Amino acid sequence: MEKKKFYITTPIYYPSDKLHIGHTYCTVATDAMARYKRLTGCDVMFLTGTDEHGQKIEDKAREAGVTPKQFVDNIVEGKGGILDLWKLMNISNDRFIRTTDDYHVEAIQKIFRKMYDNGDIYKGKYVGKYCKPCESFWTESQLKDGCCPDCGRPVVDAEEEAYFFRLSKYAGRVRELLVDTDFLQPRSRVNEMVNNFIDPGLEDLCVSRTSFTWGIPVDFDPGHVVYVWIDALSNYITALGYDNEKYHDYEKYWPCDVHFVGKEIVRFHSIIWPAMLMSLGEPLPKRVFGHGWLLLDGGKMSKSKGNVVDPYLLAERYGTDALRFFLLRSFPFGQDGNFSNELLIQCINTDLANDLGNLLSRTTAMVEKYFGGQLPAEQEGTDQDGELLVLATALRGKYEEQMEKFAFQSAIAEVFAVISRANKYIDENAPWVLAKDEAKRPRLARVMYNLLEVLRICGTLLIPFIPETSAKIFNQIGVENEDQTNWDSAAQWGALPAAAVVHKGENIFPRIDAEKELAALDEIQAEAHKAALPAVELEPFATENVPFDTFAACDFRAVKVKACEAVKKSEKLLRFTLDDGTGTDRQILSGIHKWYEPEALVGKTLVAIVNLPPRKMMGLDSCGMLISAVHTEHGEETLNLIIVDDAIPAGAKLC
RNA sequence: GGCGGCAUAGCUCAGUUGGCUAGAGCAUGCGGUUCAUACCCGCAGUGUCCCCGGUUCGAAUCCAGGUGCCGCUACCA
Repeated sequence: MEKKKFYITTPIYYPSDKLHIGHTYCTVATDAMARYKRLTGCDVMFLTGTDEHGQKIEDKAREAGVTPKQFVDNIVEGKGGILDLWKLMNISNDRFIRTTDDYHVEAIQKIFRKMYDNGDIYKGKYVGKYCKPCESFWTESQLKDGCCPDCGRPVVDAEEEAYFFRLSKYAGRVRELLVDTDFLQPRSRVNEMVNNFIDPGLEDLCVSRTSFTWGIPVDFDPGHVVYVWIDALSNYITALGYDNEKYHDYEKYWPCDVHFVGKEIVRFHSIIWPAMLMSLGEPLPKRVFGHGWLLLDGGKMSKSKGNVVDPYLLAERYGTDALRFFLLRSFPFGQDGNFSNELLIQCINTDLANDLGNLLSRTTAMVEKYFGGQLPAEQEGTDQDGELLVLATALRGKYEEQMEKFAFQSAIAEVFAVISRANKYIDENAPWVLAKDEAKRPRLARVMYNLLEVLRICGTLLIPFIPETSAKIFNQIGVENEDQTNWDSAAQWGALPAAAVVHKGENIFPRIDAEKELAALDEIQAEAHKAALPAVELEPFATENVPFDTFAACDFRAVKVKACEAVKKSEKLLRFTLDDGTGTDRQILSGIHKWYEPEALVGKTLVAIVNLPPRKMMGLDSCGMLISAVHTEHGEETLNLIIVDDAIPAGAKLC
């Protein structure tokens, strides 16, 4: 019989920096799913990779004084890079795609042309928003807090010639896909997508750029490069050989069984990606699962906060399996989880050391001590064994039910319920009492055998999570071949030969001295934090000169704050009433509440540019802009208003 | 502001279609055990189920309103 196919992917990660625990979480989850499917006998294709083009990488490379390709090569393949991290985490991906791979580049050009030829990509122009430092165009909806989503700086109106994808054409079909099917999970993400993006009206999507060159060229229009959407999302099919000759299993594995993605990119995978495939006339993936984030102190992990957790450090300190296990055991996959070092250590100590590790340790120790490592054939079971047997043989079914829902946490909990029951079984049967009576040796042997069987079954079902540890367990309890640790055997009692050779090995998970370790971790992380963040970061300097006239046309004036108040229902805006020397009050809105309380500014003399066109914000007119000095300090954005000597009269011109 | 989510033991969270005398794990206290990694087993708790109304024989669960947190989105020209 032909094996059932299973194709699963992680997102392709952006190698502009080292990856953190959040990327690791997603990849480990995908790996566990892939290993689980292999265990059940599926023919699995597990894909991960990197998304290597774009402005940001071009910039980073320039700063580092290397070519973009050299830059990404280092992060992907270099020491301590992404490939190293996946090796360390024991990731079993079958393929690794880089969007700079030749075959991918060729395929993207074909895909782009196909969509152009069928009319879904057209050349247009838009009045968009332009971020000067980044030299990037954005649509209104791409802006983050009204600023450039890449660098967070203000943007200005501008025009660019570009190619567009007719996303709007597919809005109806995508809406049906989300609302009427289980395509997007968890279900709670559906409303968010429909209400926020589809129902307000989907704009066509800009899919090319002329403002940078580090991308895949549009082969029929020099100067344009393919922008992220088509380039990155298509990786899921080009890696199977779609429109290229490198691989030949698109027919075999597509459509994908599930894309695991972080909730921040659910939008691209649940709206843009299906629309692209509709345009290409290809089948849609069966499911997109948006997993939660690992939070730190209740907030988002981010480089700018400097609270990024380093998976290398944790894996090296506690072991790959311990970290893998912790990530999937502690957090429900669809929701956010609160990461903490305390939780990590507690999880390792209670589940892995005390429950599982100790069960293996005491069992193997007793088989050695009482039977020299090999149980006799003569064994005596009793009714007392029934409950344990039933529980252990029923485990696979419960576990499977949870795994099929991607409920890793629950699947693991099922396994540990059995491990717990086995520890209790030891107490109930008190082997150390049986051992004192020669007549009870057959009974003692049976008790020990039952424990070995529980370890074999649990070890088997834990393979997806802690593969190295499972192998160690099998080794210690005398498993001889894979027939004793495959999917079928996980629901069979008695697969382990009675005469298996057992030996007590090293403790699989040493207990951790929590207090000592927490102190050590705090110290290491505090230092890493300091080292990672430059004390002061400056905005890049402008590379082009502006004509003197442009400068001279800007009317900067000293202004005095007559009144200042927070704008109601706005987190950021302050409303200034200013004396600009004309005798008429001037109103300016400024998004600086984060740095200043309004009362503190009344009476101050500030600097403003006064001949900008008025702009409405929160329904109020802002006539000009207050000038501030901005920089980044230890990763934190810092802003200081330019406050000048009060001796300067209102309206004094700056030149 | 728009949309969505969440609020349950000291902590992290389960609680399906209303039937609960509200649960689990961790932490705490007490007892047992000695095979084992100071481990394991047992027992013991404690709750305005965020607040206020309503529907109902019956509400943690359903409805209306409120409060607080979070996310996305808009507003920081």
